Amino acid sequence: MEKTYQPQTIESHWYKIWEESGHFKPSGSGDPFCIMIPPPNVTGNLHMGHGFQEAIMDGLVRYHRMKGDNTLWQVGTDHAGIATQMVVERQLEADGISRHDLGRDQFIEKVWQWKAESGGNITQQLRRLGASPDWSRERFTMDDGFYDAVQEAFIRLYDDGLIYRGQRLVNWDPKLHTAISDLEVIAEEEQGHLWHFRYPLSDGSGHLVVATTRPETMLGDTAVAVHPDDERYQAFIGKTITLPLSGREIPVIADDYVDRDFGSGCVKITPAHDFNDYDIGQRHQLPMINIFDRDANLNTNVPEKYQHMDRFDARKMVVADLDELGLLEKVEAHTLKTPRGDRSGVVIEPWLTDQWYVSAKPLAEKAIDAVEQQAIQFVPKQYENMYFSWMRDIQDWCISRQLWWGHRIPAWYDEAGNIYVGRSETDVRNKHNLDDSIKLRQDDDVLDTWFSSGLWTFATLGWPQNTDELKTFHSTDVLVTGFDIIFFWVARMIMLTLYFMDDVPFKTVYVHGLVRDGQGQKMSKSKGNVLDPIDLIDGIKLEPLVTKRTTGMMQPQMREKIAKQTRKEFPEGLSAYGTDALRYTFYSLASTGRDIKFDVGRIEGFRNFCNKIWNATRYVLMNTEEHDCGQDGSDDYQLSIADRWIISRLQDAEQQVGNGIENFRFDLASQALYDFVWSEYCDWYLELSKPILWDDDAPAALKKGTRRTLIRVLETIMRLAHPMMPFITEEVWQKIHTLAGRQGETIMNQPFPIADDSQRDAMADADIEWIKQIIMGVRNIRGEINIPPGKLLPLLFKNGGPEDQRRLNENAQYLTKLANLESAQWLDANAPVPPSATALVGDMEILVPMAGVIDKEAELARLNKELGKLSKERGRLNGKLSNEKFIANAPDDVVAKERQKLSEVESAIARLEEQKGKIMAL
RNA sequence: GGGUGGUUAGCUCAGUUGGGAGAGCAACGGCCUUACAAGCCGUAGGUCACAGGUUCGACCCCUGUACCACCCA
Repeated sequence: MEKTYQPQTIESHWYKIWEESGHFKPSGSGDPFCIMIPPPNVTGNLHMGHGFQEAIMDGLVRYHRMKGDNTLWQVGTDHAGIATQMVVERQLEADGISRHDLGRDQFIEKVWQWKAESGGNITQQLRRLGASPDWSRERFTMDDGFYDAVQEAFIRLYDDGLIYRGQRLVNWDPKLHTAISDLEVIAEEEQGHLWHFRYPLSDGSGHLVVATTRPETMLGDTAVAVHPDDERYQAFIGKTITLPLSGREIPVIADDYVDRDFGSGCVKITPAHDFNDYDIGQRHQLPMINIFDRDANLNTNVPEKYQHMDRFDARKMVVADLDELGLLEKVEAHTLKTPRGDRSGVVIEPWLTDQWYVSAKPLAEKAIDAVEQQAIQFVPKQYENMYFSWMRDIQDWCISRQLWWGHRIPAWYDEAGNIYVGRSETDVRNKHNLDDSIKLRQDDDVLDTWFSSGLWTFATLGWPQNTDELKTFHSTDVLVTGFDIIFFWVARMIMLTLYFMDDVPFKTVYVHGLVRDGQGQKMSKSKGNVLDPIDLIDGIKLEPLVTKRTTGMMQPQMREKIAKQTRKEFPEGLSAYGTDALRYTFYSLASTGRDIKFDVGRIEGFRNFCNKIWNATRYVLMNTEEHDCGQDGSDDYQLSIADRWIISRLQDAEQQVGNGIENFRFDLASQALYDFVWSEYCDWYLELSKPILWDDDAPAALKKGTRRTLIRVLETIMRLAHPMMPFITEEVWQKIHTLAGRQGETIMNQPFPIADDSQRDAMADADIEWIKQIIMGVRNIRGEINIPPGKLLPLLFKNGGPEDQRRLNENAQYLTKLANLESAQWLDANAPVPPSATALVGDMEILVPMAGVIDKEAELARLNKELGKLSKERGRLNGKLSNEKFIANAPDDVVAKERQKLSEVESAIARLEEQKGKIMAL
C-alpha cells in the first residue's frame, strides 16, 4: 500500500466497477426503499447544494441497501424551460440567428441536439460524488413517456374542472417575454427613491400628497387610497382627484391595507401593475388600466407623448413633467426590494395577461390533511409550519409559460375562441364532433416546468400505466430537498400526487439548509465566492481558480476584487481532498440548522481522517497478512482485555452511527464514527495491540485473538463507514475482507453492522479505563515537567486496593509499553516512599521518583495547578451540599452522587497537599 | 408589519426527558517513538447574547430585549 491515502487512484476505479456490475439496481428482495432525486436542471452544473444533497441521499441509499432493503434511487434531469431555451438561444445568437428565424419545430430540434451533446454534464458530475442511483432507469422530464404523463395530467385536471384559463396579474419578464413563477423572481434590496407628488383634488379644494417608488405607473392610477381610520384624511374620502398628466378623474378610497406611517399615508392605486393594488382594485371595483406592452414599453393607453417609451425613460419624464407643474413635493432616497428575473436580470413587471391556472384550493385541502395526519412528516418538524402557512393561503397556480421549449399545452381554439382540450387535434375533433371545416389552432404556450416535476415521483415509475415499479416503490420513502423549494416543488408534488395517485408522494421530507461559504455568505458567481465540488475533489491551482471565478461575470468591475480576495483566501489554490473527505464534511455539517457554512479548513481534517484510516489499515495488514487470524472460522484464540474492550466499544459506535442515520442526524453519525475510529481504535486499541504482537513470549492463542480482533473490527468499521465514505471503504474492504473471514464481491451489499448488547463488556471497559488513567497520568507528569519522551521511568503504585493490584498484575505490559516505563512496582502500605511526582487514579497514587529527572519547582507548579482545579470543584460541591433545600428536594441518587464526588475531591486534595508538603521540604 | 430559526472556546459547530460545558480546526510547549509529520504526546482557552422569572438546581423550561439570517406581506 501507498504510505499516504491517494483518493484519485481509487475513486474512478471502483465507481466504474459498481456501475458496470449493476450494483445500483434494486436487489428485488427485501422491504422496498425508494428515494427520488430532485431532478437537477439539465443545463446545470454541479454546485455545493447538489453535493450536499447527493451526499445525504447516497448515504441513506447505501445504508438501506446494506440493510437488505430493495432499494431504488431514481435519477433523472429536468428540462428546465427557460434556462434551456436561453442556453440554446445564446448559441444561436453567436451565429447571428434568432429562434424566430428557425421557427418553433426547428428550434426544438436544436434543443434536443444540444441536450444530446451537453445535457449529460451534471449526471457525470454526480458520478464523481460517488452517487449510486440506478442509472439504467434515468429519466428526463421531456422524454416520451414523461411527456405523455404530463399531457394526461393536464387533460384530467381540465376535465375535472381544476384547470381554467383566465386573466390575472403575473410576473412578467419583459426581456424573455414570458410569465415566470415567484421562485424565479429574486427580490433584492436596491437603492431607489421615494417621490412625493401632489395630486390635486377635482373640486379645487387642495391636494393630497402621494408617495411612490414607481412614478411612471401613475399613468395607470385609478384611485388614491387612505387608511379608513386616518384622521388626517377623513374629509377626503369619497372626493375625487384629477390625475395630473392624463387628466383622468379618480376617487379617493379608504382601505385598511394602507400603512398610515409609510410616506404621506396616501397611496396611489395602479391595479394593473401592482399585486397589492390589484387586490384593492378588486375590492373596490376599480377599473384596470394596462399601460405597458410586452416589452414593458408604454402603450397607447397613456398620453401620446409617453407612448412607446421605455419604462425608465418614462419615469424620468413623468417626474420632470410633474416637477414643472409644481407638483413634485420632494424626493427622498429610499431602499426598496426590486424584483428581478433570476434568468434575465431585468426588473419584473406585474402584468395583466391571459394564462392557464390550476385551482389550488381544492387540491390544497387534502395536501394539508396529509401532513396534519402525519402521512408525511417534515424533518426538522418546524418546516411543517412553513408548509401550512403557505398552503392555507394558497393562490391559484399559473402554469402557462410563453416559451417554445417545454410541454405544449394540449388545448386547441376554434376561430370563435372556444377551447378544446385533448390528446391531439384528432382526439379533440372526435371528442367534440368537429369536422375539418372548423379550423383549430393549438395553444402556443408550454407548461411551467414545476408542473411536470410535480409528477416526478410517480411519472418516473411508469404512470399512467400501473407498472410493477409503481406498485412496489410508490409512495417513496424520503425526499431530500432544500427549504427554498418547499412551496414550489414539494407542496405541488404533494397536491398532484394525492390527486392522481390518491397517495402521498413520500413519507418523509428531509429539509436541509443552504450551503454557504465559510463567512456565512451565500455562494454566488457575482460575489465570486463559489466553490465547485469537483475542485475540492480534484484540487485546483490558484491561477485557474482565479480565472474560473472571474470569467463570465455580470459585473466586470468586481473582477479585481474577487481575484484579490481569492488569492488571499487560497494562496495555494485548493488541494485534492477526494470525494470521501468532501462527503464527510457535508455529513459533519448536516445538523438541523438552516445554514451550512462550508469552511475549507474542515475538509482538510476529514482528508486527514481518510489518511488515518488508510494507515491504520497498513498497520493491520502488516500484522495480519500471512498470519492465522481466524479467517477460517477456527476458535482456538484468546481475547485480551483490550480485544474485549474494543469490541465492547464497537457496539456503542454501531448504535450511535445507526441511530444518527435513522434520525437524519448525519452530523452525529459522522462524529460518532470519527471518534471511535480515531480516539479509540487508533489511539488506544492499535497501541494496546503492540505489546502483545511484539512480545515473542506471548501465547499463540492470544496473538491470534489480537490479530482476529484487529482485522474484524477494522472490517466492521469499513461497513459502518461505507454509506458515508464509499470509496476508501471499498478499497480497504477489498484488501482485508477475506482475512476477516468474509466473502463477497463488494462492500456495497454487505450487511450494515448492528449493535449486539451481549458483546458489551463492562469489566473490560473499566479495566481499560484504569489503564488509560494511569498512562495519561504519567504522560501529564512527563509533559508538564519536561521529562524527555524517550526517558524510561520507574513507576510506583501506592495505596491501591485489591482490584488495583489485580489490574496491575494483569496489565503491566500495557503500562510499560504505552507509558514508556522502566518498571512498575507495587508499594506496600508501610514501605518507604522516595520523593516523587504524583498523579491520582481514584484512591490510588502513582509515583514517578524524582531522583535526577524532576525539577522541584516544576512539580510544585504542576501540583498547585491541580490543587487549584480541585479546590474550585470542592467549593462548588460544598455550596450545593450545605444547601438544605438541595438535600431536601433533589432526588436521593443525585445527592448521593454529589456527596461521593465531594469525598473524592477532598481525598484527592489531602493527598496532593501532603505530596506538596513533602516536595517543599526537599 | 407577521412568522421561523439562530446567538455556546479565536473560527465552524455538537450538547435528546433541567443535576459535573464538548469536538474539529486554529493557538502554545515537546517529539522523526518500527501504521500515519495529512502524525504522536501534553497544555491552555467559555458570566453558554442580555435582563428577569420558575426551580433546591437552568446552556436546556417561561417572559422580555438586542443583534443576525431567512420566509411571508
